[in-house]
Amino acid sequence: MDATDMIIKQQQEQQQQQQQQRIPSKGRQKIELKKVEKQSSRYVTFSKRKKGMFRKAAELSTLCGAQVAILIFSEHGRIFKFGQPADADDVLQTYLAAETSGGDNNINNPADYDDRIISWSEEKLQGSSGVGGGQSNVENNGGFWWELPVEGMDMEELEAFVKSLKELKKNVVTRIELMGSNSDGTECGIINQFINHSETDPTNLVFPCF
Amino acid sequence: MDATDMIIKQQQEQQQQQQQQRIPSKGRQKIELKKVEKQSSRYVTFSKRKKGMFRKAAELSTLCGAQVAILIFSEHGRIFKFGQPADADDVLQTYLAAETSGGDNNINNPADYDDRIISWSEEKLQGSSGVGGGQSNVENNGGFWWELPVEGMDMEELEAFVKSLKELKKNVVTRIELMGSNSDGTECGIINQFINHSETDPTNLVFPCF
DNA sequence: AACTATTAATAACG
DNA sequence: TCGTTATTAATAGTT
Repeated sequence: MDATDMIIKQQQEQQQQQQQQRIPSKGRQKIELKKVEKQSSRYVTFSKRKKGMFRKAAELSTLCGAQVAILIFSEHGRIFKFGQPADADDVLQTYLAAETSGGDNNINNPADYDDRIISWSEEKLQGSSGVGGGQSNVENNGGFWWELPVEGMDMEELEAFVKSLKELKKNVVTRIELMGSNSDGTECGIINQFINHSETDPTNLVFPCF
Repeated sequence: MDATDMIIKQQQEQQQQQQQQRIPSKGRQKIELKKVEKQSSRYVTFSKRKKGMFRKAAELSTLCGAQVAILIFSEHGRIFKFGQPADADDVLQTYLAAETSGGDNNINNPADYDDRIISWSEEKLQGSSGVGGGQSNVENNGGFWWELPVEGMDMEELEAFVKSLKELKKNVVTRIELMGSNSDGTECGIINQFINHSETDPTNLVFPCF
């Protein structure tokens, strides 16, 4: 058997596999996003996906250095929980402590937080998953961790915040200067504008280029 | 040209495509299950996977009639939560009620995880400039987000940072303006912790006014 | 924020 | 519940 024969044989084998014989499994099928009707199937799905979620949570924690806690109530009220790197209860405690320390957590002005609050609900996810295949779904998540929302700050907090920004600006400038003269100075110029403003009194802030 | 020639020709074309033509993307690559080194990549990964997890949670709830609550602390201590069908807090309350009534599990049992929690906190507090003033709920584990260092940033990251500061200033101004027209003193500081993480790619940042 | 090549997850079966 | 496989779904790297 020479090389050409080998090639022909491969082609034939591929065609055989594709066209006839074996259908050992229908493989994964697309499913509707609604409650699985068949009870036994629903249980299997629950078990598999719960396991998958916990794996995802562990990966998120490992890859990104985050703490994750998951609580799941099965349809019959059975509780499953997962936590990493700490136990779910510990993460929960941390959360409760943080929430309690802030005191009042009522949202009196939902309109202000619509696009930014991270308490996700069913509606939010549906919106971002995009029914209908449109690209009209605008990404409404904005900001890195350092983008502190200020909607909830009172004047006292704002003053402390602005003061801290001044220190932060020093660090930014120092860092940029240390990086050398490889840039054309455009970025630094803007940064300098930023630095030269925003003095003590927040009410007198001037943002020339913002 | 006979059949054999056709086959050989196809083989050659395939090889040419593989060798010469530029594939526009390397596509998904397998990654190690360890903390993503590059900060910017880590943020992107965090954002993408967090979104994915919330989607998975929503699907599990819908498909299996379960209640799910997820709490995520980012590496900088920001809290993200998800709940379905109820709000995460409601699910948590249900859980806490079950725990206290059942008495099986003790939520106050951090002994096994003390070390890990502490080291995690220490990591977060590294490089804190100690600038903060005030005791608001914006504080997380003894540190303020804006005190985080910029020493480790390259120009790309600094650009993203400055961009974020720009947005931040917008928020400050908006907030101050709102305070001038609203005398209601009921503030909601805890909301500060509930703002979404950015999904912006620093490499695509544009500075229109810089 | 899109895109796409890949990897990862999983629905259907046995 | 576990193993297998065909598919779908998620996403890492790039632009």
